[in-house]
Amino acid sequence: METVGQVTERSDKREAILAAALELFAHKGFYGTVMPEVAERAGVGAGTIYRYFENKEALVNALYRHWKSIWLETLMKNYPHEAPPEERFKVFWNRATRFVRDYPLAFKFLELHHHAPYLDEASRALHEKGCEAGRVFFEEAERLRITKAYPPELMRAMTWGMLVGLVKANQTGGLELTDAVLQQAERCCWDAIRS
Amino acid sequence: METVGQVTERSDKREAILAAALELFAHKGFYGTVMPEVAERAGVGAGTIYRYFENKEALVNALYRHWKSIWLETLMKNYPHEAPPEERFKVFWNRATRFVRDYPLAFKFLELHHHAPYLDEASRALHEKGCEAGRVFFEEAERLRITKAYPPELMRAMTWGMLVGLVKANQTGGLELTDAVLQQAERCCWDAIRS
Amino acid sequence: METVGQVTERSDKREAILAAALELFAHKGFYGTVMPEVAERAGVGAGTIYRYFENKEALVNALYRHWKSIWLETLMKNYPHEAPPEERFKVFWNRATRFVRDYPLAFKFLELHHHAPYLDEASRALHEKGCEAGRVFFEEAERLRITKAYPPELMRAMTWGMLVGLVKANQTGGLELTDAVLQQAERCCWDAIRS
Amino acid sequence: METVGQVTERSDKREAILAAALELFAHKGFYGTVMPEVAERAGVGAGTIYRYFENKEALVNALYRHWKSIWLETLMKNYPHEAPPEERFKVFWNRATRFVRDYPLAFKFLELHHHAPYLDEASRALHEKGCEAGRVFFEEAERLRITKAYPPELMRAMTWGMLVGLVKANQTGGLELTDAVLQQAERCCWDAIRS
DNA sequence: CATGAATGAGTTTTCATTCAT
DNA sequence: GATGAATGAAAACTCATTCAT
Repeated sequence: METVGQVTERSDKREAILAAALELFAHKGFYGTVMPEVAERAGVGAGTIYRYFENKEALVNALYRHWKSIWLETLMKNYPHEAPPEERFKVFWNRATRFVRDYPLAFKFLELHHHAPYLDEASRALHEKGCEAGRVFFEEAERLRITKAYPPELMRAMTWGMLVGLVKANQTGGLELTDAVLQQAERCCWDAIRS
Repeated sequence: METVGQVTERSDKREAILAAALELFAHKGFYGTVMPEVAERAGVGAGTIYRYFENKEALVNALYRHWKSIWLETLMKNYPHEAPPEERFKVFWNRATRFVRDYPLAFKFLELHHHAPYLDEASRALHEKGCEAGRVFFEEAERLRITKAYPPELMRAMTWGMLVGLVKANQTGGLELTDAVLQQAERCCWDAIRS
Repeated sequence: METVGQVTERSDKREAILAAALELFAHKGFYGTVMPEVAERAGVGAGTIYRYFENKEALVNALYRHWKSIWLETLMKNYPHEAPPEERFKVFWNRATRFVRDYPLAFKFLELHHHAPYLDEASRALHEKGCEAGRVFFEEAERLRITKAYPPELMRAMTWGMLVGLVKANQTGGLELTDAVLQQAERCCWDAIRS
Repeated sequence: METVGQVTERSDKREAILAAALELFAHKGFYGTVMPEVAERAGVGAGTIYRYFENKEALVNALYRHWKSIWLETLMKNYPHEAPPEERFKVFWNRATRFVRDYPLAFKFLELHHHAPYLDEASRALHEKGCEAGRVFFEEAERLRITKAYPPELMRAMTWGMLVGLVKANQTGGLELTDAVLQQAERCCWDAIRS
């Protein structure tokens, strides 16, 4: 029981640090965030962070991978590979907006750090994997004449851009992400890409 | 001619600092950029920056206002206020993409720094002015049943998001912004918003 | 004992910084003293000073208040308010010269920094409190015809001046502050002010 | 005439620099004063100072010697070496207070810098010369049983201290140096030293 | 294991001095 | 000679990281 307790506590601290880091990195960026503040917000000593993460870069990479994995899993779990593109887009949009609404900070954090110089290869690979999935989708949808016959990367970029635009408008306080708004946004997005 | 030479050289130095700062702030962000690097890239001494800008914050604000003004002017000069929304959208899109293609770094810089805590009131006001113009456009276009009857802020957010998505795809190397691509993007964007 | 040890050591560091700052500020003034030198003389890292004092100004103010408080306490503790002025002057003179002999550097530091632009309100108030006490003494002594019927501020200024003159002569090496000399000085001072 | 004009102008600039430096050094000290401010207040270019003074140290030394010479001349010109000490003291006191009243800033500057590390040998020698004259006076006055049989350096220190105390009280705004006050001060001072 | 005081390398910023005009 | 823009060495201060407790 002691061991369990310790393990739990150990995990708790790691989670607390990741949670604190998420908030600070999302709001102030990597260089704008100072480690003692992460520690304070996590309720641990400054030195404790270094028991769980080798240094600041390792922390941001762990955080990135943590949320990027959740993001990819959210989008991909039980993905209806065989369904028609239109339906698959709906699934994608619903899952993406659900994530965005549940974890707005995590989405902001990911979006802010995608091409940061302090991300390592593994983190970058994870990102590229997601992009690639998007392009594959648009290649197939185009072949089926469902979406416009434009470069897949263009389609992916614009779809992604709309999602990001939505989140930013939400975060600057100008747009509440109600179900109605999310459906309207989906309609816009689909209109943008459908043939 | 000597006088002209002096004046030019003086301007050149300020301009060189702004150009260097643009590149570094766009790539590494505000906190990730160190002043001696700005100086070195500008080809001036470290102290020289402080003859032209009171401190790092003043520099980033001057840079923001500089490019935001050019951006707003690019979009608004001789704007055909009386033309039908569809045509005005074309004008907006063409001007925006021209700016994006001519000054991709400036666009990235602006996009990266909206809402940053080190921007002062004047800089923020300039940004809000642009957003407001967007919303006004969509309000009117909606009244004329040209665009979807959705919240103007949603429409603005998604339009803006597509532009940003385009730029990011371009900068990560996956998408060249040829005339054809830009026209395709315009088509997507218009389809997204039209009723 | 361990706890005591820690507390002591913590206090020791702050104390060491104050001691180093006293010596340097007294000898070289505020602007002539550089923080790394304070750190080195205190035997701590440069950054450590900033754990105890917010900045250089906070350090000089803390130091000023520290010694000014000791000075005021030295003069005022168990002050014989009811004794005749002549005796009270003796008490004042003895206490002042004792302080001057025990802490010559502190006296020099205080004298050098009265009215400095970097002293804050609290520090200045402490100084004014001492001056006021001096004037009150001379007002009363004058009413009793013990001292000259001259402006109290003049009397205070000259008494204070003699003390300062004594310390300066001592510090430039020309005058040792033996008991005999201090008594002679007291005699001079009393002759100067008595009616 | 051109040459004369130039020479005059040259002198004017040097004077202007010395005047500006006096005010700034007296108020803010050596390290607290920055050269461009001296130049601005003198109404000359920053580089111009270096045509007249090799560097900041040379400037402060020139200024010190300038005023110390005037001070010594003021006290010593037509000095009544043969008059009785009491009268000589009167002369000294009157001349000193006249200087103090005419050039309070210069007196403050001299007093502030007497033992500064950036003063060179020549400047220090000038100071020592004045001190020596004071001691000689008290030695003789003591031999004649006019003043107290105390160490001359003590007498000098206290006399000097009273003068400085007077000036400081005046500069902090608490004491106006009217003729009456100066005479009262003289009386105090003489009472302090006379046997 | 956990801590947080301590560190010093690295940052922003200042300023005495130079030198092209 | 006079200037003041330019400089870079040195200042104040910050912060990622360590290590004694």
